Order: sequence, then C-alpha cells, then structure tokens
Amino acid sequence: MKELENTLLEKQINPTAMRLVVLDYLLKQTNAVSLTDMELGLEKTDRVTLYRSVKTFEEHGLVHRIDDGTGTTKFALCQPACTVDGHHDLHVHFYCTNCSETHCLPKTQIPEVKLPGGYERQETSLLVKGLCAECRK
Amino acid sequence: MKELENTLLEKQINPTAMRLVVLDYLLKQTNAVSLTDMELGLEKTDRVTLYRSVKTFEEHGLVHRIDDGTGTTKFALCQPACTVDGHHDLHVHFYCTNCSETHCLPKTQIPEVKLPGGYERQETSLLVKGLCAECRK
DNA sequence: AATAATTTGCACTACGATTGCAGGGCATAC
DNA sequence: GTATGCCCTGCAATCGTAGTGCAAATTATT
Repeated sequence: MKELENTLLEKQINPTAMRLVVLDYLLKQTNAVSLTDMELGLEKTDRVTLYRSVKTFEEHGLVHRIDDGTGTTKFALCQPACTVDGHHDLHVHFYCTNCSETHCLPKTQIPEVKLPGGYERQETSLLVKGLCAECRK
Repeated sequence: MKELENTLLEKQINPTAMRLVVLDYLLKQTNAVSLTDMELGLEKTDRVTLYRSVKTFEEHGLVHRIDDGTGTTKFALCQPACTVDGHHDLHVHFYCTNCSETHCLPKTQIPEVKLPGGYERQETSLLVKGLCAECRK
C-alpha cells in the first residue's frame, strides 16, 4: 500500500496515519463528501482533524472544495493536473435535488464567460442543480 | 409612494409596513445584501422577520437568493421576468475578493452547459470571483 | 535516544439558518 | 362595535457547521 503514501509525498504532504486513512476514504468515494460524511464514514476520527486534513490536502492541490449551495462545504479529489499553485479543474459540479448528492462532472468544462468591462476574473464556479441519472430512473 | 405597494401587490404579497420597508431598502442597494446587512441598514428590525420577509419575496419571485461562496446567503431583487413559477434570471454573479461585495451581472448570461447523459438540469448558477471595477483601480 | 517540529484530539467559541410560540394588528362576519 | 380568525412580527431558543487555542501525542531530525 505504498500507493497512498506516494500520492501524498508527490504533493509534498507528510504521510501520517490519519492522512492516509482520509486519502483512502476519499479515493473510495464517487461523490463529493462533507466533513460530516467523513466523520461518519471513518472510525475514531475527530472532526477538527478531518477539517485540517482536507485543508492541508486542498492547499497542496490534492482535493478541491465544492460549494453546492446546501451551505455545507464538500470535498473531492482533484484531477492530477492540480498543483500547489492552483486548482485547474474548471469542471462543473452537479447537485441532485432528490438524493442530495454532489457529483463532479470532470468532462464538463465551464464555458468561457465574458465579463463586463472592469471586472477581473480570478476563479469561476458553475453549479447545476437537477436530477442525477440514478434519481431520474 | 404607492409604487412600492403596487410592486408587492403585483406579486401577490400583502403590503405590510415591514415588507414595504424591506422592499424600499432592497431597491436602494446596488449589491446583493445579506440578512446582516439588512439588519444593520434598517432600524428597529428583527433578523427573523427579515429572514421571513425575503423568504416570502423569494417565493413570490421578487428577490433571488445568491450563494457567493462566503457561506452567507445574499439576496437581490429579481428581473421583472421572474414569477412565482420560477426565477428566470440566469445571470452571472460576481464576488469581489477584495471588497467582499457581491454583484449581479444581469447582462451576462450563463452559457449553455451540456450535461452528461442521464442528468437533468433544473437550475444553473455561475459565480465568478475576482476583482470588481472599483477595486481594480 | 534526545530533541525539535508537526500533527492530533478535546474543549470551546462564533455565527448563520431556522423553528416554536406568544402577542399584536387587521379584516371580516355577525 | 365586538368577536373571530388569520397573518405578521418579535423574542427566545435550537441546531449545525466552521474555526481557534492549547496540551498531549506522534513523527521527523540529529
């Protein structure tokens, strides 16, 4: 299981026991997860530690934070292209109003947006709400 | 000042004293405002009443709610096209990372987004963060 | 192995969102 | 004009998440 460890090392993150567990958990998720999700999904964890773990991950370009409009921040692993310098996954996020799950749509890019004069973009996020494939069946 | 009253009546909202004050306040704003902003900007108001006022407004298609990623919900008056049936202002919102103000960009439409198969869109929101015209000077 | 640096866990704070409920105001019916 | 009921308002209180401070534990360094 050196895999996990290398993933962290590549991103300049100390591979502590806790962090390996968190990374392992994140790898198994198909959705973006909240801190509460992680807390419930992992044994013997402290919320604040999780909070700090994902924060570290985020700062090192390993996960990105998603605001799906529910008021609760969710997290998901980044695409490999993300670095410490910034997150490069300008993909769309999807929130299902039925099952309340939040998905990354890595293949759906955010289209170019022309801002009015004077405005300078630093970051763009696009959230679509609706029904996911599962819930539509 | 029957103006305000008519605006409410048109949207099927009882024009109470409180609501007229809130509407008046909203009309004077150039930015999206939070409940706290409103609380501070108006005398003699209760947060919960404000909360319920804008909620009523929202349900009747008079204001829309904006999530600018700060964790605090903001509100702004809708375009006239909005109705009880839904909000039709698919415009972009802009959050200035310097002055923390949130603006509606009513002329900047959200581009069409092609979702992967199976997903069904109900709502789309696009938030751009960066520097506003003022802060860039 | 000793020491320094980082990480973790607990306690606690802060704050926004939201609900329950009682009182007030207004309109309508009688 | 008085009673009835409905809607609105304001206060108190609850809930849930984010975040901080500090001491203990773990990990890295020499």
